[in-house]
Amino acid sequence: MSEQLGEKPVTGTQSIDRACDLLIKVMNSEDPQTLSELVAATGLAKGTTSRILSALERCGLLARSVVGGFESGPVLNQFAVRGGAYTALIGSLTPAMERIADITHETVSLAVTGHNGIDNIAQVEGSYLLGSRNWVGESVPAHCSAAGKVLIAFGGATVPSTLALRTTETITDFVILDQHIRKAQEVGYAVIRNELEQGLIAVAIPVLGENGKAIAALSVSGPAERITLGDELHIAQLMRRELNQVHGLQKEGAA
Amino acid sequence: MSEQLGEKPVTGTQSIDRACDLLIKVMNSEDPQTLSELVAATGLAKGTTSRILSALERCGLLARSVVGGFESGPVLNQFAVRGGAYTALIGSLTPAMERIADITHETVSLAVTGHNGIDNIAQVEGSYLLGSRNWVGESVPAHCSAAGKVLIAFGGATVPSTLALRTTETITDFVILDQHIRKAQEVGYAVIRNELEQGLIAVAIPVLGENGKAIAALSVSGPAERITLGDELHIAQLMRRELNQVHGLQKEGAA
DNA sequence: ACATAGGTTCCAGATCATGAAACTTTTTAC
DNA sequence: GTAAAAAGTTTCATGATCTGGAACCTATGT
Repeated sequence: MSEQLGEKPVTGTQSIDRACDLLIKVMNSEDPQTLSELVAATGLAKGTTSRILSALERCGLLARSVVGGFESGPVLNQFAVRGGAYTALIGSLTPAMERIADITHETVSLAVTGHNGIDNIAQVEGSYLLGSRNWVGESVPAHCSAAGKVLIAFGGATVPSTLALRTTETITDFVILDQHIRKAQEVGYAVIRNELEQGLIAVAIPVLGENGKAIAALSVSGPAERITLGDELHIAQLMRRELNQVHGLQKEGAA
Repeated sequence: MSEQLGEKPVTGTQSIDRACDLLIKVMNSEDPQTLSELVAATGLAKGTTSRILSALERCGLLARSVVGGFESGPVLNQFAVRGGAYTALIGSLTPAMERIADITHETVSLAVTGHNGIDNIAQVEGSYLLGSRNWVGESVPAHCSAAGKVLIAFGGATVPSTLALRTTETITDFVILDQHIRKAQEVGYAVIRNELEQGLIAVAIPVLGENGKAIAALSVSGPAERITLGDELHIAQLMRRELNQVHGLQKEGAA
């Protein structure tokens, strides 16, 4: 919860940490990453980087692109077509998300706690032309997203160690953030107004697992012109109502 | 092409190799894998295994399941929802696969060369009740699949070092396999009859990339009762015709 | 309360990864 | 077409890093 200064001197895995770092850098890059680029990005020695990347390639996690550079390998790509661990959750919530989008005409998103922020894992578009673009696969900071706030409030995420500024209205004070979290615990939903991006409003409710903690967050987002202060509660109630119709969440959600 | 005995004493990456091995074992398991199971499976020391798994968890590649044991972590799951490198290829070929399934009523599959065999990455079901089950995400040996033969024939895969037996009709002789490969190169398609599973027939054609080599294989499969010797050519021609209608394969396929 | 299994931490020791430089291959420039 | 530069791989002596056994936790069940 507060390891901002408690640097733990983890030891015994230097090479593995380096390999993971390289692997993740390649996985999260749109284009193939060349050895030189990765050397520059990590600061490792050229020989070391080459050796590690070759090992990752040898076991199929990475592959060399035909245009040069490293990209995700067959093992990762095959894992992706299988769908990963979120498929069950996404599948069970998609119908509810579609109904919510039908009623509100706004974009409905599903997010979980990721390794470095809140990960958007599914999205259903509303009918309005002006709406959120598709951000499935992207991450946002927990403190300036409705999903993040609600995940923190219901035990599904922890407060970030630093509250990065995104707009003039982003919460950068831990005390104020805590007030928002408590409010969310009280009313059962969280809101952001201009805190992630100017003009963007979002309302989120938690998706609770069998242990009572949030395993995901369901949210509706749209422009400030359409989602007024008075709409927040109604949207939250609508989401809660639709979510309650979803059966077997415990089992599938726990995965 | 023939490294069946040319064991290269790769060195300098022992811990990374072990970490990859553990990571892939967990990724390819349906259920969470406990430390003990992984210790038994790899033969590593308990402490070593624990340390490596903790490192993989720390960087988000693995996570601890709520029911105990390790499962794929947020970084991998987020990668999966983004779709991986095969999405462009699958997207561009799905319409053609659907037309082929409509016409033949048989199951149509798309496969690529994986790290350990031929990986099935997409499938469109035919209308027959008796047909191939969904094997997206699974791998088959190259020498006893139509997709594998055609990938070998067109430079997209290499001959396996050992020809594992699957049925009484599986090709286990490199010379005979070579004849099949040459035949495929000549006629432009490959066939299996009972070589992967008794009663299963499949016909495959290569999907060629911009360098002229196969980047994937398209196949139609069904029971021997329905797909006779005389059908093979027609199915191959149908697939080729539909595939030719797909534009921009070079660009998307090269990814 | 005890016992057992499953998991983590510790530590001395030597194996293993390291990085600088040499070497090879590919690309660019002229 | 040749030269030069850039990119990538391999080598090798060195010591920092990983190892594995044992001790130490901590749940779970009896």
